[in-house]
Amino acid sequence: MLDERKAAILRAVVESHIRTAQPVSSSFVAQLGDLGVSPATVRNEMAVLEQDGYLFQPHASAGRVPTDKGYRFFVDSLSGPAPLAAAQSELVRLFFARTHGELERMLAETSGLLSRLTDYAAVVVAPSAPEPGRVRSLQLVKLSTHLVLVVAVLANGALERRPLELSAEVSDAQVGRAAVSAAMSLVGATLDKPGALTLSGDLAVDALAGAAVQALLTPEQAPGAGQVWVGGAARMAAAFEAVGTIRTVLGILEEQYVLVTLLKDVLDRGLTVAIGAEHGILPLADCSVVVAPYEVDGERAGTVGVLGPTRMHYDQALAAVAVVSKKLSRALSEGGDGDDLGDLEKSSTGG
Amino acid sequence: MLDERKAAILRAVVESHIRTAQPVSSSFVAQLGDLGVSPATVRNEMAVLEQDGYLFQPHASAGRVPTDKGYRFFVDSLSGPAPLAAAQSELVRLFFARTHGELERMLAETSGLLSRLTDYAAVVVAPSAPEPGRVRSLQLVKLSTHLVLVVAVLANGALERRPLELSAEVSDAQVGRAAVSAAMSLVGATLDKPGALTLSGDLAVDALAGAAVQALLTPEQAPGAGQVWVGGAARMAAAFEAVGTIRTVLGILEEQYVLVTLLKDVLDRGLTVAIGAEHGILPLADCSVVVAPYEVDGERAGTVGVLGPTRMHYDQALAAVAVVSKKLSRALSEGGDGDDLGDLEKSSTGG
DNA sequence: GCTAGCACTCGGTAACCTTGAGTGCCAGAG
DNA sequence: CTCTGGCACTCAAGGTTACCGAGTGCTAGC
Repeated sequence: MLDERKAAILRAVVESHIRTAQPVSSSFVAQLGDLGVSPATVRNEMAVLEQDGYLFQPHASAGRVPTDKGYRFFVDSLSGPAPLAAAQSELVRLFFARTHGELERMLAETSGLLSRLTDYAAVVVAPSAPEPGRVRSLQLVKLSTHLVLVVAVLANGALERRPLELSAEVSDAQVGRAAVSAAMSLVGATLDKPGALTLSGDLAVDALAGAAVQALLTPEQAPGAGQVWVGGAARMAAAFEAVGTIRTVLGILEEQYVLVTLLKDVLDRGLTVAIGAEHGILPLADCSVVVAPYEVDGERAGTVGVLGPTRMHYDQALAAVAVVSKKLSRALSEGGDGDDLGDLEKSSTGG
Repeated sequence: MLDERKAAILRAVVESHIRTAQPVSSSFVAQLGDLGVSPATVRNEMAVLEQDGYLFQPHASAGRVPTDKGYRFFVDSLSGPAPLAAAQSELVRLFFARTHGELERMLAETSGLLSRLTDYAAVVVAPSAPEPGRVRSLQLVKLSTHLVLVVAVLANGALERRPLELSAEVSDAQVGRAAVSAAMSLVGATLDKPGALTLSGDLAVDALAGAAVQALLTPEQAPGAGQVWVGGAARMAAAFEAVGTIRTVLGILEEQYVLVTLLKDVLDRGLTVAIGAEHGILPLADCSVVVAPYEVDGERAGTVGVLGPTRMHYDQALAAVAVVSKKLSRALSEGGDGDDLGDLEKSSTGG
């Protein structure tokens, strides 16, 4: 579709524009020396590239700027994510060695890490369902006469908690027995497949135990809401010039629902990178998104992503997102956190 | 110090500048009609106010703009926070009726609420120490051979969790006995005054129990760090024009440590409002901060605050911060959440 | 002590010009 | 047929000038 010289010119334009944010002139490309042709020849090729929709000229006497289509070609032709710099690998390694358990804090801090790695804004979406890990321990705590708290510890150390409002008063002893009963039903089982409840005969106890089990089975979040952590909004602001753009992007970054949908959409369409208007969120037409799912015990659970300007460093962003999602998957899965980042570094030397 | 007419003029200038962000002219103030004097007179007064440091003239042919000192006078002379609009009171009421337990989420969402109330950025600082509420329940969960999780439920429904790395392997039975022992020491007591540990004779058990108690007594966060939630950074961006300002402020909003120190400093100096350079954080010289502490069981625990431009709506911000901190105090204290906002609305009709 | 009047200041805007980067195209060379 | 040097053309950016008008400070008079 694009002969080798056109492709090389397009790549040069994209790379230069990513670095400088300026339109790229024919003479600049020619002087790179990779082609050995004169600016005039580059100009002719550029004219064709513009007709084909890969480049675009802000005004008659300006250089060329890549279009979304141009970026798309560039990204598709990347040989793979760039390798992380040694210092960055170290950062990731340390981070996951230090951050233990406690799902929420881990995800929140992951967004910070990813943002620091890429220098763009990072988005982390929590697992949509309470991860159906095995239940290690279950407890009922009576807070007041009509309020009981269900606390479960899952195999990966995550906590699940549900408040239960009771219509009738229960005694401490009843709460205790219900706790035993609910624990027998759930401990060892996964949250999606509870064991049967052994009835005690005391209606209040059985009702409470049932309610506790039921509460744990119910996902905490409103469906589709999912929790989102955004890290490094300030870094995002540094990537844009226009105050209007900063405001809109900042606004979107606070709209959890939009963010979740955005990342989910991109993933569902099988993409890793959505460039400019590709993701369909108009106010974000100047932004690209790089996403990767992470898994918990082999099942796709949540998403990490990076949001930056269309002219982002795709190779680096791809690498960072890949590494973080992989490490996160391990940290959240039952095995705990493997600390072998080595294979990732090796497998990605292509870029 | 300021005769009544000067004060009125100063107030008029401040109020107008808060609304319009423009320098205020003498004729504008005169035409308000509150004074019944001509622009020339206002001009003379303004000249004095400028000499005294309350006003400042961006350039010779411009109107006057309040200085930090001018704002300070204005804030000090406020009769009190403005009453919340009915719709806003309703918002607050609903919010606290809906948001139950779960400290972290509650604080995070509170920052969103406060930001929506004020249209500025809101900051919520978590209780610096794990609030020394009474311990309702304590549990040890063995996650793997060398990892035990301590989970405590406090009287207000908050969860505390600490991972314990063990040097030696322990059996399930030992964990169980240690749990009982630690629970006896802590349940009923407050986290700052544990009961004595009853020794069992089994060294491993006693060590584990002791470690569990100790871990709970140790505040989770690095000292001074405290957790921070920032809500509505986008709203903050809307309040400023210059892209540079937006970037710096955004940057600061992500520096948890600076934020915590800032709010703490302001509170420690007995202030509710810090205007412009008063708080001493140079990059935030264009910003003011309105803060209020919230309490847990009568003890000052954390801080809520609003960060906006120097020309913020102080009366509204004061009102919002006051109401939110009061409601938050109640929601976090043992009694649970009172839903009587009425007294607050009444007591603040002065503004 | 207040006010009307007036000269003065100075930021903002528009009109205009110049500059130079970059293009498109053409004619000629390889 | 492809590439290149040359040249005319375009147009954003920056600088200059002029003008306008909002707003002030000052002074003289009520």
